[in-house]
Amino acid sequence: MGFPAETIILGDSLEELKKLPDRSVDLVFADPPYNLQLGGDLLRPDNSKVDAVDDDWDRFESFETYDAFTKAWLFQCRRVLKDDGALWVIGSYHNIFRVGATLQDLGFWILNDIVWRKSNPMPNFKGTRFTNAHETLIWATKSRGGKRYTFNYDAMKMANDELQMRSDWTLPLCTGEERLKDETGAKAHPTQKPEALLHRVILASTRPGDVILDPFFGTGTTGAAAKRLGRRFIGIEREEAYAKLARQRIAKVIPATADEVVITGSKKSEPRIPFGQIVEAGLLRPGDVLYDDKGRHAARVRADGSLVVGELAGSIHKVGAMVQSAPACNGWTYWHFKTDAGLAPIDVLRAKVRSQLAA
Amino acid sequence: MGFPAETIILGDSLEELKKLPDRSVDLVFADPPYNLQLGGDLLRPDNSKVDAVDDDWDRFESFETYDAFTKAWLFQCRRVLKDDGALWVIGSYHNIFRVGATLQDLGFWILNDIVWRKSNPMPNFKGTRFTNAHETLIWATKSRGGKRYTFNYDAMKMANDELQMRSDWTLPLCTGEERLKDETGAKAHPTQKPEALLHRVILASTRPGDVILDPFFGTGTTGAAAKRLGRRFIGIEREEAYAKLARQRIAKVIPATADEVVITGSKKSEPRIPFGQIVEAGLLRPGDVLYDDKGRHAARVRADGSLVVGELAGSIHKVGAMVQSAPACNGWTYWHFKTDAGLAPIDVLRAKVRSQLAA
DNA sequence: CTGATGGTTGAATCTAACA
DNA sequence: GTGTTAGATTCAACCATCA
Repeated sequence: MGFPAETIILGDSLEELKKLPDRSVDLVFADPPYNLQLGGDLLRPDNSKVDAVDDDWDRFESFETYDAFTKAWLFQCRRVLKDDGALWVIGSYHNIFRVGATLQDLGFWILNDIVWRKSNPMPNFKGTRFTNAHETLIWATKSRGGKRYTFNYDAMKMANDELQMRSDWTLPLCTGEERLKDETGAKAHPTQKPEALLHRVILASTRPGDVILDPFFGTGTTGAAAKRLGRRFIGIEREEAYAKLARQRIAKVIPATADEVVITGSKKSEPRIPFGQIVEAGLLRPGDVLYDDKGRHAARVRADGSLVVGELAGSIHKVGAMVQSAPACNGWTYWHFKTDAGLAPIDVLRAKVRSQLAA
Repeated sequence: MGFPAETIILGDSLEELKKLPDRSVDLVFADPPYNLQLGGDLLRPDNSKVDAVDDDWDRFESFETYDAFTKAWLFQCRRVLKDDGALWVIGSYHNIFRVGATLQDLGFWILNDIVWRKSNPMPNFKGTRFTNAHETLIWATKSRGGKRYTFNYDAMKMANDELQMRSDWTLPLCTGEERLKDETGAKAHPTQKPEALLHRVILASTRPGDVILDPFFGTGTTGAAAKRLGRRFIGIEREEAYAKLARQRIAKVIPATADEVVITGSKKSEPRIPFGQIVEAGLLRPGDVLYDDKGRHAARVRADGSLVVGELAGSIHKVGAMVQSAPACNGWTYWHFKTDAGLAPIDVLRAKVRSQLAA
């Protein structure tokens, strides 16, 4: 809990991960080297050379070496994660299958795989394959059936025009102003991710003030998005040049204030109002009759907030389930009371009590 | 080369694969068990039960067992493939990482991973994850830099409105008339794939007359698509009931003549842009204020794309309607942001994101 | 015949707080 | 730990029925 808002560590990912305490971070976002095996130079149809990933940090001798590397950093991430924490990894077909299998072997529990559909991918110049137009992210918890992970379902739904957010996200590549350049004007980092991608990841799976760890920090996209959304971050980066660019970039980011990072909350987080309180407040009287939406069933309200239908008695939920012979029922939306304008769900009475409590 | 046009073998996949000669088939398409690990029953909000995959063939004791199974059948497929042949496997996040890693371990060379985006997936009923809206296919050759594999680049480009076919394919689930039913009218097979998916796979990566092997034949989607497109097929299926249905189904298929191979066009529609994506893209920031055209109402933007006016919160459309006490409102034209030249409707920001996505 | 309405369904690792 | 209970939760297609 004691981490400052911003931490950038210069050093080897694995070595620095080992120095972090157990169960100390809320989220890991990792964009590890892809283990690309590109033979020779790739030429466009006009014979210009494609600026592909050929940095030293992206070369591994074999799958065994890559697997050992993957297992080592994932193991440390799992140790460092809080029990209710989660991890994201992004990759392409070159490495994501190995990363995913290693995750599972280490006990991580996959929640979703997410497809980042690139709206403007690089074409396949030679016409030998399908345009490689997506990358894959894996979202996983520390273990199966562990403590509750953070998923801001309602915020995601709100961000998607009130439809559930799906596992395929269409976002443009990081280009233009956002793409960091070096002194010569060339792109500073070969695989800089768009901030919009991190925005969605962070908004979906963290809360304000959470600590986000990025063991392959690069030019700090995770840090920039975290700062913008009022989250803390720890970034580990081996290359001094990248770390420097990240520091400069993040310094320019204006952090959100506490009230700016408030998002649509879930109903589950609202204070619980027992049905008896509706009766206590006089919004319904003992003896009043409730109906389902079509008026097929009628139930009588008792002074203690229980309902009676013939021989059946119990909570609004239990009686609702029993009259339908259903395994469960949300009594708040199932039962209705008579108004001048017709039947209205008793949930509006709950909302009335809640707003009185808030005032 | 001597295979007949249609072969359906009743038996265990691995045992029957072992009986096939070396280097005898042009393409393998495999839809192996996904090794889903489901808990108890899943109920929809209307209390109806989801018909889950609970068949014996999808139960494995552990990842080790599943990996051994995967390695065994993939090894045989590789032996049976011609040197210029290729293999496709379909799976979900439950198994695809293990399949992909095993492929690579056996020496297969991945050409693409393909995302099947489902236009009508099952929602996530409990609001606990992102809607699982896709499955993944892997396309691989026998080995790196081997003999030239078949890729009908121009046919794919033609099928995609003269644009290179991308690695993400949007196709509906197999439902309606196409979905095979048993005597009781229930679905005959829990995981029948759409023929359109196989159509594209076969059209992309085989030539007329090629031999296509499907070691998990099920109700014969691969056979039906192969026959329709003038390719030969070998299907291996353990369940007599499935094999029988496959035979009946394929008997009804009318093979296309060489010059009438149907190419499925792809419908392109303007992408829907949720308001949340405007915030993700950084065109508006959390805390920014929007106004109606006369500046009578002001609303604050939140990070998830919801708006806040006083106690009211919700989507741009809902909040717009509420402040006007109107039944509905188009938030895109109602809300404006401040620019140097005065107020501008947020619809111009949507246009900007659209053009980024189209670029 | 047409359009509106209601019911069904799909490879799903699908609750959380409290006693 | 475990058991109980409150109460939250769905999208696009296809099909049958009926006005």
